[in-house]
Amino acid sequence: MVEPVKKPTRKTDGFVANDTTLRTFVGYHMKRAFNVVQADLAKTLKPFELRMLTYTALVLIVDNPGLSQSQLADAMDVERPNLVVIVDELEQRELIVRQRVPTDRRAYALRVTLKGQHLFQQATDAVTAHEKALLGDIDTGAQDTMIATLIHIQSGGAKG
Amino acid sequence: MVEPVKKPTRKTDGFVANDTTLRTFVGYHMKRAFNVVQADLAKTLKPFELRMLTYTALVLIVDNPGLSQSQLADAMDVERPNLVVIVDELEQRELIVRQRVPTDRRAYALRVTLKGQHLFQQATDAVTAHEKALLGDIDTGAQDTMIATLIHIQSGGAKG
DNA sequence: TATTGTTATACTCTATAACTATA
DNA sequence: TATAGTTATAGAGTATAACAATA
Repeated sequence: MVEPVKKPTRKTDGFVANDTTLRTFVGYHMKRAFNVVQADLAKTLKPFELRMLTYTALVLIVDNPGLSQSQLADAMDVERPNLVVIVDELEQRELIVRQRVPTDRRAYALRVTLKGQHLFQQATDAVTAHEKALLGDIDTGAQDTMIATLIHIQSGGAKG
Repeated sequence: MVEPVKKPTRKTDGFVANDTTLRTFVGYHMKRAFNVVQADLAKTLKPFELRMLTYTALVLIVDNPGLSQSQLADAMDVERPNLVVIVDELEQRELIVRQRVPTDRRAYALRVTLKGQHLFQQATDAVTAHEKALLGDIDTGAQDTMIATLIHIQSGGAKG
């Protein structure tokens, strides 16, 4: 059975903030919801010794074999210098390999190993189950609308 | 006129990641969307010398005059030690005051000053306008559904 | 010249333990 | 004994500049 993350025990009384202004403050709700999802995700990935960043990188390499570190950084919205340590970690654990590209010897082509493929499958099964449990009692249509809207925001923020 | 954040210039080719696995990975979409909103927010708040954390604290103190630091930390989902520096900053800028509570001399009651009230109003006008611009071309019903779902996730993650 | 990957570095946000003063 | 606020500290995540190798 999958069990959702439980909120840490707060010793404060049952204070509920007045949300007059917060009501329309989208960033606030996004941050709080992301905190919950991120905490659940961290707990789910811990047995596999993966963090959100390393898991996301692994997913992208599995689904896009041969992509470069620049492309991966772009897809992950992470600066290239910060991606180096992530790729280092996955490589040291022999989950992926860096292959020199013959046609452009500056770049690396990233690919999963068999070991990486197996870990990816196990971790993805766990993540899928946990997210399902986390969103379980939310209307499917609302879930789809939320995801579509989140994706829309990403492109919307770009076209400035 | 309000102008949305523009994506930093990426020199990578038009690589678009295959989203086979990512499609159902809610945390991924939440993080990317939050990145966009957070970047827009940071830019919006910069003229007021506020960050998301200090702005959120200011909002909560305005809407909940007299609340304690513990209650504020709870409402903001921030550990109490981390809140101290946030309250320090607002107090040093004379946007809020710490008032000793006569009935419980351990606690502080937090209240905005007139200066804080003015800055809150200006910042909130700017944030509201920017978020409106950011979500402008998204269907109003979808926006409401997303926010409701984000709020639902917060309580859903707690009931474990 | 420009780009890939890299190093170094700094800054923000977050998390925990332990202290003080009050209750 | 427990709580409010605090200090110190360590860990993530993020952002920028500058470098070597290659294009």
